[in-house]
Amino acid sequence: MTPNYLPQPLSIDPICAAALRCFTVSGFHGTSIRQIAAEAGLSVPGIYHHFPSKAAILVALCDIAMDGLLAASHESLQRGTTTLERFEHLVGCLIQFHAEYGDIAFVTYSEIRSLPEGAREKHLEQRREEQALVTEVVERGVSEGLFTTPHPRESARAISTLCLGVSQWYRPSGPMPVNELVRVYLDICKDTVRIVR
Amino acid sequence: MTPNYLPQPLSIDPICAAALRCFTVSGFHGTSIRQIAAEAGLSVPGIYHHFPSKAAILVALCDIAMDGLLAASHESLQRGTTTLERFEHLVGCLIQFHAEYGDIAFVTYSEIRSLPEGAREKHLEQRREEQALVTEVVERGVSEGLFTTPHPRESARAISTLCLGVSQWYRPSGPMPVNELVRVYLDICKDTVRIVR
Amino acid sequence: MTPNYLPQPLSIDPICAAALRCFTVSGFHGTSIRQIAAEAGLSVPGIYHHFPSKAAILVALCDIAMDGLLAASHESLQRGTTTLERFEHLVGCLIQFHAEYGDIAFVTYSEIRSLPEGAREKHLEQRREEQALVTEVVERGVSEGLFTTPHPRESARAISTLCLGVSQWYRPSGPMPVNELVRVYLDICKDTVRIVR
Amino acid sequence: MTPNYLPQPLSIDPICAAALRCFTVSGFHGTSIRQIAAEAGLSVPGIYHHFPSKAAILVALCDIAMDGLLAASHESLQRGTTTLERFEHLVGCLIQFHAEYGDIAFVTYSEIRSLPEGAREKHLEQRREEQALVTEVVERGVSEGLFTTPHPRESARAISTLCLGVSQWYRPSGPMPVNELVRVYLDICKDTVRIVR
DNA sequence: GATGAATGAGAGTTCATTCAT
DNA sequence: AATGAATGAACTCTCATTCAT
Repeated sequence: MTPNYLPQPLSIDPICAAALRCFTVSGFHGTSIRQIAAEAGLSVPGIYHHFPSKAAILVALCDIAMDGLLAASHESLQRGTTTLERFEHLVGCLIQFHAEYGDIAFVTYSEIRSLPEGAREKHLEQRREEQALVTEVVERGVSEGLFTTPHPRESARAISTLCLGVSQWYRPSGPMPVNELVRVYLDICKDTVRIVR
Repeated sequence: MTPNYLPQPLSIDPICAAALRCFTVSGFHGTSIRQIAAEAGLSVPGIYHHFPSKAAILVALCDIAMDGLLAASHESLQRGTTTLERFEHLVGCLIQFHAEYGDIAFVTYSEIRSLPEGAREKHLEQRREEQALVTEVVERGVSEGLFTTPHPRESARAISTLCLGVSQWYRPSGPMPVNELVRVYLDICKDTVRIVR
Repeated sequence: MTPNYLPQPLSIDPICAAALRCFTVSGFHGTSIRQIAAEAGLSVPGIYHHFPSKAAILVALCDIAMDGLLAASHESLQRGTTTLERFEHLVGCLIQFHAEYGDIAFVTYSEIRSLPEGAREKHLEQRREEQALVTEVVERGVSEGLFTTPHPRESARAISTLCLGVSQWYRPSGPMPVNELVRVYLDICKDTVRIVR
Repeated sequence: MTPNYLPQPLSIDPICAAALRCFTVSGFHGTSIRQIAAEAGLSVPGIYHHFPSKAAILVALCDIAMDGLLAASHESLQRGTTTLERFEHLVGCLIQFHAEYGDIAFVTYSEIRSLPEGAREKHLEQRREEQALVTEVVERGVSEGLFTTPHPRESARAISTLCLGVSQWYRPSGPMPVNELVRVYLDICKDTVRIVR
């Protein structure tokens, strides 16, 4: 049985939640403030009372997603003592996050270029930090002889790519429960590092 | 040495090429017809002389990409006689395509929801066809005992995800030549199906 | 030494004072209630607690200015017994007022068309009353042979124009003290009526 | 008989003319692009086809006014040989300009603060140039003993103020023809410099 | 084949104002 | 007396698109 890597759910305020639904369907540039307001059950100035601009809502969403993912990732690494355990916890966390928060993870990823200047850099830095966690544990596993992949950095990137991909096709309400998805995808991720079984 | 799976390059007319550059930077909804016209060195009505609408340019781009990918994929499968060869050629082709045509592949994928009704369905059908080629060869490999993955469909999807991912980070002008990328990523893809070595 | 024609200063409450500073910089239509509130150190509803509308603040400012000017003008006329004295006191008062209260005088004059219907008429009537005081003393001076201008009405208007103009360039903090300004401009105003020296 | 100092009328394109009518009534900030468009018989984007912004229309108006006034002023000075003639021609020109183009002269003056940064400085520089013409001829008259005012700079400013004032009350369609206005106001302006008669 | 001029619709944003607290 | 939250209306400006030339 896989642990729950997301004990406390992401806290998304109603306006961000409404915007998230809109962005998921039409993208940031394809969504108007009026649509967000309607989805949130507010008037247009009602939105502006809480956020100074449309871009600020996107920034808030990206912050929620990356802060949540980074926090959960760091916590998940604490759960293990051996490198193998730490690898499994980190990747399991990544999978669960993208399975349960596929919409915000997807929007966050696909709208990086829509972020305003400063926020974009910060966001990219957070992504590099997340990627570094994966790369680090993979490389440690290789140096410890646990993993035999000749391409540790590429495998680490492949793992991130695969987990991110989950957010684009997986639906928790579908036939495969999250638990099983984590098991299956953890299997595949272990394959990419050629774990010694 | 890996073969060249894309003997004839994609033919992209100047307007589509200009639009592609714009869409890559700002997305479909974030790009205006005026920007495309400027990028193409034409006037706005000059664009409309060749395309009936902005969406039609996107449709053309998606057609170019998917027609090219499907044609190359089918051809690549012809190159092999054994299932293993066919698998390697197909995946190699996928990798090369997303490496060399990363921009159009990325735009095409990320703007599916911006496609007009009818074109979207056709496009999704083409993507299903492409995915079916991968799934088919993986499942055949499993039934022949070449691959030992317990999750053939998930592995097949993972392969598609990984190849698509190439379009988002790989640059042919970077340190890794296409040939090497194909080798490395083919390795990783083979790992996900647990090829019997 | 010229007398002080404004023994009691205009009483401008803090909100009007804040609005005045804003209107001076950006004009009535170019100033928002939020700017006035910020300038006054209040919240927006805090403004509405004291004034029913943005226009009402402008009306209050115009009233302060015209009531003050008319009162000072009438008082100044009382100071003289001969027509020449009365002329000098009235014009001196006009000059001093526009020198010391240039900002409110300028805003009041330049925003006449921004006044709501009823208030505008009242304000224009007050301006006519002020102009009548000047015209009257000039015409009396002509009929008494003190002034020899062949255009008494035009001279009277020119005097008003010149005094109003003071509010647009004169700064009490500049090199010329109010006293000297009054002397110089009184000289010029006397020239326009061709006083018999 | 006074000469015509404005042989060629100001050339104001239809959009600027429409904007001028609107600004005259409601001011720059009190006028919307929609009102200008309606007044010009165009749609809103029709305006933007010719001007990049509302402010740009104001800039164009200010340029038309100041370029026209400066050109006419320089030409008028050429008409005279003696300082007295040059003084009379310059002031006559100023009066005629503000009488015939009162609306654009008034708007231009009253909306200086609505001009965008760069244009405002240029405009103020043009105003300084115009004022310098007046100051110069007055001071020359004083040094030649033609004028006896003890305050040449203040008189020069008073002349500008009086001429500007013309734009705010004079209507060519009213009882006083332009010719007569020029005669009367030239008289008054000569008074302010204490011309030796 | 190309363009200057034009437009209805809609974008993001701000306005003056209100009201429950 | 004061405010956080809200809104209808209007703002400037840009959109994709059309058409006479």
